[in-house]
Amino acid sequence: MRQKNSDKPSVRDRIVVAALDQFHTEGYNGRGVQEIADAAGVPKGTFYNHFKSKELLALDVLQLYIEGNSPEMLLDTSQPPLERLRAHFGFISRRYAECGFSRGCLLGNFSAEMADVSPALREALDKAFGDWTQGVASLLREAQAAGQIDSRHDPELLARFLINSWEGALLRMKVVKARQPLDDFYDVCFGVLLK
Amino acid sequence: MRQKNSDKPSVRDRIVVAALDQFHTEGYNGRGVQEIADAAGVPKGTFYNHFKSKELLALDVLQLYIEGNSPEMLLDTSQPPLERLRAHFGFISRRYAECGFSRGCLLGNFSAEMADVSPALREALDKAFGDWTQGVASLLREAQAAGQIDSRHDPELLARFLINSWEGALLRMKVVKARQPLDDFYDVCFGVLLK
Amino acid sequence: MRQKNSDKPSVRDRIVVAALDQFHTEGYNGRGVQEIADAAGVPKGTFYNHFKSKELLALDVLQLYIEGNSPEMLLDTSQPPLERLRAHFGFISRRYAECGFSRGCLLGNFSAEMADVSPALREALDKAFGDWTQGVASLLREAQAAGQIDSRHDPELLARFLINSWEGALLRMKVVKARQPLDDFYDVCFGVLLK
Amino acid sequence: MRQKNSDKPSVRDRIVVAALDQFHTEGYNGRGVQEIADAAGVPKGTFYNHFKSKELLALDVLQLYIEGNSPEMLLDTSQPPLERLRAHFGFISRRYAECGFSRGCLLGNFSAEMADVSPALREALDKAFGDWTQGVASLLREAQAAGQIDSRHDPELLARFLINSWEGALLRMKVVKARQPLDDFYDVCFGVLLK
DNA sequence: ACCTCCGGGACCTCCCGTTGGT
DNA sequence: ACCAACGGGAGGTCCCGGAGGT
Repeated sequence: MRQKNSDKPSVRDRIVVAALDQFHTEGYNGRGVQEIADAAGVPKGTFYNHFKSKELLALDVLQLYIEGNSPEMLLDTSQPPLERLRAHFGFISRRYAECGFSRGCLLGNFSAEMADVSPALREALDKAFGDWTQGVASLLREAQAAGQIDSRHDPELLARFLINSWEGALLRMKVVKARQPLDDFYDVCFGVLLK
Repeated sequence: MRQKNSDKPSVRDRIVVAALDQFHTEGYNGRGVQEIADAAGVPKGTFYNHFKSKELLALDVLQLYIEGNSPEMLLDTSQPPLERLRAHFGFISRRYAECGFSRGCLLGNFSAEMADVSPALREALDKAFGDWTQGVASLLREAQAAGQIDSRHDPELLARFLINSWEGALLRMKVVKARQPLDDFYDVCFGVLLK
Repeated sequence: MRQKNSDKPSVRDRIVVAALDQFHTEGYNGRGVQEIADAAGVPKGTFYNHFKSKELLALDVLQLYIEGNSPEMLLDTSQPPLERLRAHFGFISRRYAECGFSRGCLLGNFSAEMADVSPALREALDKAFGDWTQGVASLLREAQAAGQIDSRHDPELLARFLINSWEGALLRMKVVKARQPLDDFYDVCFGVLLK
Repeated sequence: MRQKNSDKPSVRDRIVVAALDQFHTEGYNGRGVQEIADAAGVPKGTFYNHFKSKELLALDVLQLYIEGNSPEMLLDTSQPPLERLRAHFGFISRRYAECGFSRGCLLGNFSAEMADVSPALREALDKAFGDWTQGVASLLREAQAAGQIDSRHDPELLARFLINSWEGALLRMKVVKARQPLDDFYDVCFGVLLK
């Protein structure tokens, strides 16, 4: 029922896609329901047939964003762990590069803008960060087991640190004049942090 | 000249102080001029006698926030560098602890919420991050000269990484249920990153 | 499609009608959106569902005003030209008489109040004056061809002069204590100007 | 007491001069007391030491404007009447030409914008128009006595028509794209209207 | 399911005029 | 006389969500 034949993009999906773009570019408060509906090519009235509120839409947008980052890539054991890690951050890094790193990470943006305003979103963000951290942590555990990185440190703590740094780096990108790729991030991460 | 005897808090200052609190708690868009004026105990009409716009107020708020973090502490050479670093982050960390780490860093929050909406604020944030980074970098340089930390890495790159991580950590705090002090931040920073 | 059965006055039309009245009486700046909405019997929020801005409303108001003056009457060749001219100015004159000539001509009022503030309106006014002038000029050409008036003068120049005088007369009416019908206008126009 | 030694431009005068410029350019509602005070280089508080209200200022501005048009020129009997008339309109025409005819006549502008909002101003405008008309009318009477123009028409009526046309012409100037000097005005006035 | 229209409330901005201290 | 600060009120704009008809 959600998608008749999986061929028509389903009004609802079109809205979520449009909203992801809008929210990512200008923030949750930066765009109104009307503009999102316009961008999706549907009248605003229709919007509320599909979403009880703008806030609930944001939850769906968040999921779509996460899927777009292919988090499953972290768990694909067909590659050695550290290469997977590099591939993962390389993949999402390339997505940010497309827009000149001007949009930050939606997780970070929503955290800053909405966490203390929407409990529902806060919780979703917590879970998203948690899942991501777990993914990286289990990967690091693998790498430790394989002796590729120092085993003294708690992999979960390392993972958290890694992700926090990543979020901080993207946040800073939004502000910096001369944006540059995130190569130094890898340098520090892999050269220093992961032994 | 601004403050007759430094005793009267000068309406203008009261507004900035109130706004810092409001913006830090609920974000720039989370609070209206009316609420800020109420919190400062002045009528809204008065607000615009002191600030041409809400955006311009945000610039002043940003400065006040930065001053509150005593950035000069980083350059106080009466202490050995690494202790100063610890003291610095300890100091601001304690400030966040007061509110249960629920408010994040205003620099990060503003970056996420306003960078692509207010060029003026974006620039001010860029400068703020830049100054902070320079402060930390010069401190790290000292430490390298003193042989306290590994000399292989560019101190500025390290400083940037440190600050990004810090910002990321604070951002995440806004989202996490069970908040805990930032001890692990030091553990990683001092245990791993800085040799 | 705009009006289902031409029976329902369509909120939008009601707003324009109300605004015409308000603008004509007190000027564009003399009445706020709130007052216009009240006069139309709609909540202010509704206003902005129909008009993107007050300025855009003014454009519609201008059109409605022009239509109300039946400019097509000038081109109705079933009457001899000079009688048509008299009929035209007589018709609009009677409209002004209804309010004691206290409101001036909306074209003139808007020109004075808005021309250097709203380019869009300025252009619409230019076109309106141009159309009107063309109408009168072609009528005068007819009259010249029929030998009813002196052929030495450029009909377009005469038309412009006529209309300018008319506007000036109406403007002055707004100021004069003892208002009198515009008979002297005809006297001069027909007695002196048009041979 | 008003002017110490007639050398210092007296704050009050500076305000009126500044306000004339502002009102003429953007209309009465187009500029606030604050802006006028700024333009005059005085703090706003001072403004209200000299004028009880913005409306009262407008009255002074109106007088200054009228004086600037040297209306006494009309009565200077050292020149023959029709040349005086031409000189008079030529003089004020040149003043408008300085700003590309973009500002209209302040009398007309105020009439349109303020007549039905400020009784005081309406009355002042009425008197101003009346004086001006009388000036022109007595000049025309002279010309009639000298046999220079047709004696059949009431000179006051002619004067009124002349001035109305002039006001209308200036009003239209504010709206027209391609502004041209007012030569056609003289052509019609002197060639047609005044025999 | 769609969609036009509605509605109330809030937001930022501004403005005119006053007051109290110098 | 000057002037900084005040203050209430309104201005235009916008936004989220719902109601009613198709």
